[in-house]
Amino acid sequence: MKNSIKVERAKKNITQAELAKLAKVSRQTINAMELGKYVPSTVLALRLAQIFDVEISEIFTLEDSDWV
Amino acid sequence: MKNSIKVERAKKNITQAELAKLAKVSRQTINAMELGKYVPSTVLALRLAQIFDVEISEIFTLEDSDWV
DNA sequence: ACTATTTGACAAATAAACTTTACATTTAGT
DNA sequence: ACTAAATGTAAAGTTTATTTGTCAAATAGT
Repeated sequence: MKNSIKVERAKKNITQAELAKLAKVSRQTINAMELGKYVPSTVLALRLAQIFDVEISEIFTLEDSDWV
Repeated sequence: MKNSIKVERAKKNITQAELAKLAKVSRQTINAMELGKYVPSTVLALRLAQIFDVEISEIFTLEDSDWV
């Protein structure tokens, strides 16, 4: 699963720490997520979409490997 | 988090077992999800949206309690 | 160059998602 | 009423998300 959180964050011009606060998660969670180290829960994904005011599909996209 | 998987499934007229196969999870996972017993992972949520050909936000909606 | 801020990274712990197996209950068809 | 299919439920186990704490590396401002 790919995500464009870093890009959305850049658009809003906020730091990982600030986004973490808005999304109510730890900064490490945002960081690891941006680096593709793991996939956020659906609740967090929905929160982020709401924060960035975009559809989830605009931020998160499935890859072929996600269907194995 | 609420979801309308049961409704989407009804639209397609398929059983939990059939959806489970399409989404590549166990039938119990679909069942528990429909009953609100737990929230699917983002990967599974994206898979379901793709299967039903709708936006994730059409299936999954945040509730106030998801922001606590 | 110095300093502060931001980001990347790791480890240990907890919580939550998901699987498998198995059984009970409900629903629909005949 | 009988039967088969579909759905609900539960326990035990595995995997993955998330937290907290901590430190190193990179970036930006002065």
